[in-house]
Amino acid sequence: MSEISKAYEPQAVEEKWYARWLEDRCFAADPASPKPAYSIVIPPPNVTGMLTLGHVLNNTIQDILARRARMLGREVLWLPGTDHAGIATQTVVERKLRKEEGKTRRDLGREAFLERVLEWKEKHGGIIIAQLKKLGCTCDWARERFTMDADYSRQVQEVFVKLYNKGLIYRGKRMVNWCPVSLTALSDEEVIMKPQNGSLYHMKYELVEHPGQFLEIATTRPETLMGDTAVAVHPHDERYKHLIGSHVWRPFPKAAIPIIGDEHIDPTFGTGVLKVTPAHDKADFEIGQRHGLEVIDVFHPNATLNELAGPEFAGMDRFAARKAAVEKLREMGLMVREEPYQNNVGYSERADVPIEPRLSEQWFLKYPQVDKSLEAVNSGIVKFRPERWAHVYDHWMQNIQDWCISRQLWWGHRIPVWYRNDNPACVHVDTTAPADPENWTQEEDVLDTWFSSWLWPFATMDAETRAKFYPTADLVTGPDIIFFWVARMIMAGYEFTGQEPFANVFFTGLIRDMSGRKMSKSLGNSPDPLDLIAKYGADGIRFGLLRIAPQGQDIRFDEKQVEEGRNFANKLWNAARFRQMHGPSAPEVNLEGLPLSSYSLDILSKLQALIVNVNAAYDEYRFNEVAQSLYDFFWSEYCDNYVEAAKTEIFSEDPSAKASALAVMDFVLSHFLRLLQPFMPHLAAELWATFGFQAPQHGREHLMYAAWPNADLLAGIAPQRLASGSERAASVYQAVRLARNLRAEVRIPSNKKARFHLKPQPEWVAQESETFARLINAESVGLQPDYEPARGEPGVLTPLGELYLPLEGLVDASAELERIKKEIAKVEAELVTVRKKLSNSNFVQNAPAAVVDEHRKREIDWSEKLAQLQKMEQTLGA
RNA sequence: GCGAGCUUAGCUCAGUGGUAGAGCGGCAGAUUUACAUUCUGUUGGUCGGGGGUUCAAAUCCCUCAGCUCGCACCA
Repeated sequence: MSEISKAYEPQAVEEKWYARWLEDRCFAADPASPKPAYSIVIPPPNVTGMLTLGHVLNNTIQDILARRARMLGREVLWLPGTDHAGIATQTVVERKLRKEEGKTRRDLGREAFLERVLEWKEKHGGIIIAQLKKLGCTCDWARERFTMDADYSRQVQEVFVKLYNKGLIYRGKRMVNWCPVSLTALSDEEVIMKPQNGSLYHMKYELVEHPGQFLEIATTRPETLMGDTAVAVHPHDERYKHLIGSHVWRPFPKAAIPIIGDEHIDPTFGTGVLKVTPAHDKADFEIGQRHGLEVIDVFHPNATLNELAGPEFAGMDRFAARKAAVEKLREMGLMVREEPYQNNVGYSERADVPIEPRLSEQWFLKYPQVDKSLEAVNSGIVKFRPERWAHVYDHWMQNIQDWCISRQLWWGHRIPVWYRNDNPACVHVDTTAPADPENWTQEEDVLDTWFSSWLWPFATMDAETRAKFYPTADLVTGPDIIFFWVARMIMAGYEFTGQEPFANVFFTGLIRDMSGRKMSKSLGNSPDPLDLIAKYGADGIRFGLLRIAPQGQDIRFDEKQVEEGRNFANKLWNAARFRQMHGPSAPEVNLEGLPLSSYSLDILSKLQALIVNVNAAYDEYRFNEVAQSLYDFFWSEYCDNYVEAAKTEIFSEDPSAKASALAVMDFVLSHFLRLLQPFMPHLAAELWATFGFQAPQHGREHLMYAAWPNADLLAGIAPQRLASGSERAASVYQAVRLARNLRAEVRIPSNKKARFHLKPQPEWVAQESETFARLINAESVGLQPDYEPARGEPGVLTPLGELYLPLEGLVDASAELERIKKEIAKVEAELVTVRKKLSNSNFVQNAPAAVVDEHRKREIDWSEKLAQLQKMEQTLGA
């Protein structure tokens, strides 16, 4: 190892280890294992998708959970796979077809088109899976599933048939959200409301019964007026109620349409008169139903106008028609005015165009198990983290609407329904076609992709796997798919397995760019994670991202953070190099009977505290806290403090002292690498192997199967021994900080040896003075209990005693005095604060005894310090 | 309109009742034999405003403001 580069080079190491893990089948889950099960199903990414930073965050968390569970002795299943992403994938292939061959899918026909989609899938389908492997994910790849697998498809159809037979699935002509680009219905969840700057047009319709009199109407959509079949007013509206029952002229195509009264109308909005277009607005449709109005659809499916709109509009796009209709109204003298107006318009999530409310024949699902699913989250059977997302879930579940599950696409699960040719009302609903297929026609529509993904936690498992691993333990996903996926999975779990699909749902934050914008392809503000992996290593990006990913808060991504992850990896690498340079490591260390320095006792205590902290953080899914604890411990405690202090022993003439320090390093490193493994698996494995540490505790040789460190690992060392070691070490480290500061104040460069004098305070100072001297780069530290500093000699009060830095020649006594005075002022301020508290009888009476005692101790400490500082001040010649 | 979250150092963020923290940046110094992807020192905050509860508030409550995000929606 010492011949290897001074800097850690992750690429080769990461590839090597991933290949070895695969070769040794480290990720395989065994349903026959006697070990307790731990399982996660991956949120299936789109089969043709590419890895985003969101995926990196999400899957790293899953990997961390899976890796830790293995070390805790669980039989782990992390089940991977992809979904077929109906609209997204079909759209991509259609676009390609149009661009390269000038054809539509209908030119090819259903079967030939689906072959093209499959070709596309074969070509691009493996990419994201390969990318997850680069990240180090320990999915059981042999179990990779796809929502269009034959077996999975069969289960989707079975579920459809079951729900149909229960009467929960029905077909009906309803108003749905229609995407005029994808030419399919969408569920309510796939529609995004966006504010639009448009106009509110005031126009007037002539009263049929009172020629020459007009009714003024405000609308944002004049292009639909050709489909108006009524105008409506509030039944109690004094301005208009006398007109109810009479008629107005629809200007074009000219027709008399009734004036009706309906409670839905808000008299305070616009003119208080609503044009009613039942074919093109959800609310209007309902009004139409209540009043038995005619429904006139003036649009083609692609949102161009049809013949019913009149010959001059037929074939015109809806937005061109808006202008044309306004122009025509103007010509007819019916346009009163146009005012700027902002309203919300529903957009198709995928195609990003305004959806059209459209009346069409669709399949709907009345959600099953709603009450039970609500209760599961409310009672904590399924625990949401952070808990606040339970409110969002609750609200949606309480206001749940039937789910439009049919899509007018070809790429997806075709609905298992056949209509009899001679009588379409007669249907055959089954997972198999009718025995006389020539007499039947299968439903053209396919199912919403989410209608397959909601079965994911169990439809991906065979019976044996299910018996061992279902329900799963944790689900890790984004809060943006609570409705799309999480809620539906809970309902499906209860409906089809009788069990909740998972015990915990951990919602990650969204990753944003530095200006707080969501990362998206169109904005181009999303860095390619593969580039980052190439630059910083998978371990670097994993650690860097997790360290700044607080529980459920959005994350502002900065490449700097990944750089820090890489730097941390390098720090570990070099700490390991340092250890390797001083001899081979022991595969296992026994601390008992070992002479241990104060610093060793201290770092061991800190290691123990680290394990406790890390476990507590894991219990609450606080991954950033785990990462931060690991970082602080290793960089500050181990490298900055311990390794530097231990150099006294490492370079000493006493072989037993050296052996002790090296053994402690081995002990700390072997435990630390285990704690680190879930976050930085490749580097941890590499170093583990380099050191030759043993790991067979759970039956496999790899670090990832080593036992998770036990928090009582120091049981063999007396607690008071640990405590006194830590106390000494803390005093020395504190004194070192003060001494270095003193050096800097008097401008002695950090590489220049300096001579110090110390009036030792604790009786043990002599035993630590060598290390102290090393840490402050002292030529010598003279221990002189009755040292009398020269007038104006710079000094500082440390936990080890008064420390002086005699300087030959020029010393600015007044500057030195100034420094001490500043210090005194600080201490006095602290004393004022603490004394104020202690003199408050309410505080002394009401505060817990421990807090009061602590303040009393604080007062004594500050007082002593003040006394000494004042003495130093006097010496300086105040 | 309803709901949620956020507001702490120049920047990104930890910190949920008991002495305000980290990283980065800035500034100063150092190639001290593991590491310049480094080390040492240092600068920097009346914890968004106001009010309240409490012996004690960044932390709990109320209120206001700003910024995000859901849900609903008047044409």
